[in-house]
Amino acid sequence: MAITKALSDPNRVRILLALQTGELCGCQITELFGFAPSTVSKHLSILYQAGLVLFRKTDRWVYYRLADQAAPIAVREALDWVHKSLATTNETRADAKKLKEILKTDLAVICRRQKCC
Amino acid sequence: MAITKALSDPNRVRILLALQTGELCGCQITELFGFAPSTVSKHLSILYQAGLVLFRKTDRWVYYRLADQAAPIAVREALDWVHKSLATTNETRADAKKLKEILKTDLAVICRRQKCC
DNA sequence: TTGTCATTTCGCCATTTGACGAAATAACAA
DNA sequence: TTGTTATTTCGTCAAATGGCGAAATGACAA
Repeated sequence: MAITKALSDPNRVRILLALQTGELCGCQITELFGFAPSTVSKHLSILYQAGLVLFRKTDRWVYYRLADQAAPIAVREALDWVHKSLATTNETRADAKKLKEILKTDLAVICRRQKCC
Repeated sequence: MAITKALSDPNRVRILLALQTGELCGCQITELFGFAPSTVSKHLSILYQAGLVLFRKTDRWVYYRLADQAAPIAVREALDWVHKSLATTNETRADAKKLKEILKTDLAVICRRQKCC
């Protein structure tokens, strides 16, 4: 099962929860979790192959978002489950808080920041 | 997440689907999937720790069943998701057919059969 | 107590997974 | 074209996972 495999990693679930705020570009997700870009890319690829997220490419950025009503029912209900069961945990709240700060900052600045470590 | 970890293995999901028929003892599950008893025991332990299954001990046997309405909502909805999304796959149907045969046979015979391989 | 038997625990091994960095890719800017 | 930059792909590695068999456990039978 692609869906259950995708959900089995806590960091991928964190990504789904972060995307409940709205679509995010790759570098914002990378900034949020502090992983290497290649790691985040791999996670997003797994989520995409499970049908849980969609993306659009604009300029240099790739924006990811949760799958919508056009997705299969198994996908929609899995996302509902994640939302209902996990949206109120402490970790989710901490991620949401950090994400809020990130969204205040200009996208280009975020991306550039990742080189300097 | 104990629940998503538990659901991430296809064979554990198969066990949950088999338990939709009703409670089953360990040796029936072992017979159904053809794994070593120790393997099945491990899977059931993981499902139990995630809260997805319950058990009762009677005589020499341990009977497992799906968690009921008293379980947390995250558990109940995860089980609903498994049921709605996966109950109609070919593999699930094949397992159900084999399980029907196993249920026709006396429990003691099933258990003894597992020694002779 | 002693034996039987379903189940569980433990140790081992092969495979999978998730992390990283380096290199490749793709799209815009000059 | 050439350079810049966000993302992806690939190779590597440590840790986790899922399988098995052997031994331990626990409950009933004799």
